[in-house]
Amino acid sequence: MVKVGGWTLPKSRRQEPPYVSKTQLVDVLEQIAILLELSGANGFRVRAYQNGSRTLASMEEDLFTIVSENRIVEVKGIGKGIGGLITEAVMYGTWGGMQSLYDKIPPGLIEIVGIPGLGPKRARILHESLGVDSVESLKAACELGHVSPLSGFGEKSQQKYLDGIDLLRRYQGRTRMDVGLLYGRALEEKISKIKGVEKAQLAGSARRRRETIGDLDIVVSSQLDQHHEVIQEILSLPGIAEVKGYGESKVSLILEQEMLSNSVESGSIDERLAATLIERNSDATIDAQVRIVTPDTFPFTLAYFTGSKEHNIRMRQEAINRGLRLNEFGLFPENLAGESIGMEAAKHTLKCVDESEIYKNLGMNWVPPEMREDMGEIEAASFSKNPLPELISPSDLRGAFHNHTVYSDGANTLEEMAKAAQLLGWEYLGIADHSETLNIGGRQIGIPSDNVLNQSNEINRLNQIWSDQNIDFRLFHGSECDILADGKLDYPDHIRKIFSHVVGSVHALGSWRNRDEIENTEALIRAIEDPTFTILGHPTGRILQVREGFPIDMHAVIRRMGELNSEGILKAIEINASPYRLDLDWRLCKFAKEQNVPICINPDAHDTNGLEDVWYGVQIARKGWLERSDILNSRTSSEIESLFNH
DNA sequence: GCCGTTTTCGGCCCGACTGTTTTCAGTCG
Repeated sequence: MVKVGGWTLPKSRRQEPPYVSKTQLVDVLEQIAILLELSGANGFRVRAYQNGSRTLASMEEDLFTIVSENRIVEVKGIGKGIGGLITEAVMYGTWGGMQSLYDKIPPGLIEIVGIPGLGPKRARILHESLGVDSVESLKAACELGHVSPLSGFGEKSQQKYLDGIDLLRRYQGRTRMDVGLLYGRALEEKISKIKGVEKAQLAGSARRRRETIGDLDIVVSSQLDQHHEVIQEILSLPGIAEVKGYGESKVSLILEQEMLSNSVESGSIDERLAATLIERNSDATIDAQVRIVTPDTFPFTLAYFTGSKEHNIRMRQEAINRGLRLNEFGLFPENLAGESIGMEAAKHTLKCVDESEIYKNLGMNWVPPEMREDMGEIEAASFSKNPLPELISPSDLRGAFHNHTVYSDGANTLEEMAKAAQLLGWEYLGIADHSETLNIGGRQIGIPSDNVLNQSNEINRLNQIWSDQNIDFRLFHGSECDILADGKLDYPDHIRKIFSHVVGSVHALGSWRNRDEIENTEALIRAIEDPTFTILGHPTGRILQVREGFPIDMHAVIRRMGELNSEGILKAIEINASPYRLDLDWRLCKFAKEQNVPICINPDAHDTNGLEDVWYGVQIARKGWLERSDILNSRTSSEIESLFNH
């Protein structure tokens, strides 16, 4: 992840190669792209670094191995230039001429580019002609009226930057999936009710279920003669903080909290979330782009604005390969498209009543939106290749294994949690309260060794009652057991053996974040190899938009887990479904599946409502190509029992 | 900077909107 502010090139503390990890290189390449852009470099060169970063991030093989064997330039998207940079960094820990690029660009310029309507080119002009090097100096320059006389700028730009600086303080950039979807659904619903609107559908990163959402995209279908009125109605909706602009086919808005009032189904998970947000009275905002098109054009526009950008580029390429041209208005035979553009050209499009017909015309099956990230879905969707996966759905889950009760830091009792799970239609619920070492602020949170048997007895008693009443439900008694800094598990062996399953999690992040990737990876693998270890909980410890996880080579961890599974020893990995975590990252799910590591979608619920968070985990699993058979908690109660006892 | 079954140069996805111009560049998605 790229942070705004003073960037520095990583300096290794290691005495031998690899001096730099893959994760570090992913960040550096992304930073170089931004710095190059600000220094006025060729846009395609910038793209090359962005692609390089992306390629590296999704590369599964061990980077050091590839570099040592001089195979890095064989990776598609990495050539002589970037390959050389990577090799030098990994083998020698040095960065060639890159330091001068880092020195050249003031950190404040990076922040300025976050202001709406101010891109790298204008930032560079402001820097060179006025010495602007921070948000503060830009503000001063605008207030003194120094910006508007510049060629290419004007009064309006100057005022827009001042407004933008104000907005920057309220707008945090991206929004968590749960909050973004809440706003998105509210806007979608309000627009749907406008007279003349045939359909309004959320597109963009929200429809693709990214863990965080940049801005909302909504595609609206309406007859051409209604467009003007529909746009006027949209502009007058409640909950709009600002209209950034609008034309004949598009409205650009900034939404605020009022958008959420009277728009969520009562008793739903959304209602509780909306209540929390309103209670906090957060003045955070979210951007929304609304496009209004005719019903014939709708599928093309929906597909286009669902993205991702990378997926779209591949789709266009597929179209070109077939002598076609694809854009948000249609799919055109090259000879018919001619010179006309936009709505005019739309007359010549091949008719497609929905997205699946667009894919069909390109020789592909319809790709679920979650998978549209150019992570292999184009190949999988092509008729000749392996079929697309049948993605997991929330109703496939029969329970979950990582949940808390009043025994540790949960708000509800065993019985209350069980009842809530039964209401969700689940067959079982795995309890995994914290282990004894965990304390927060000096207060012990975890269950002391001498209380573990009490919990065990209570669970046995409840299970007996349900069994006597012929109720098909049971609790599994697990533990969320701390993985200590040295890779040992909390509790003595004989205590850990009481549990049906052990969710091993790192909580004391301090020492893990101060160590390098290699030491952390070794420690984590040591923990996983413990015979009582069953499920790796929130694998990196990240909290979205708050803190990054500790450095770890997750590919190496998953590979080791795969080896153990092939020896018949169950080692599963969790998708922590809390919208604050969504960890395991979706980018690693497919790899885990390929290595035969079962995935467990766990809500990490601390109260009865928290169980519903599995919905977010399922979205991430779908994004990671997972099917029902890949998910541990889609198995039946008896299957689980025999897996745990094995 | 990367890429190549029209390979070592000349492409690289494409259109709307804005504010600045007087025909277009920059920004955004």
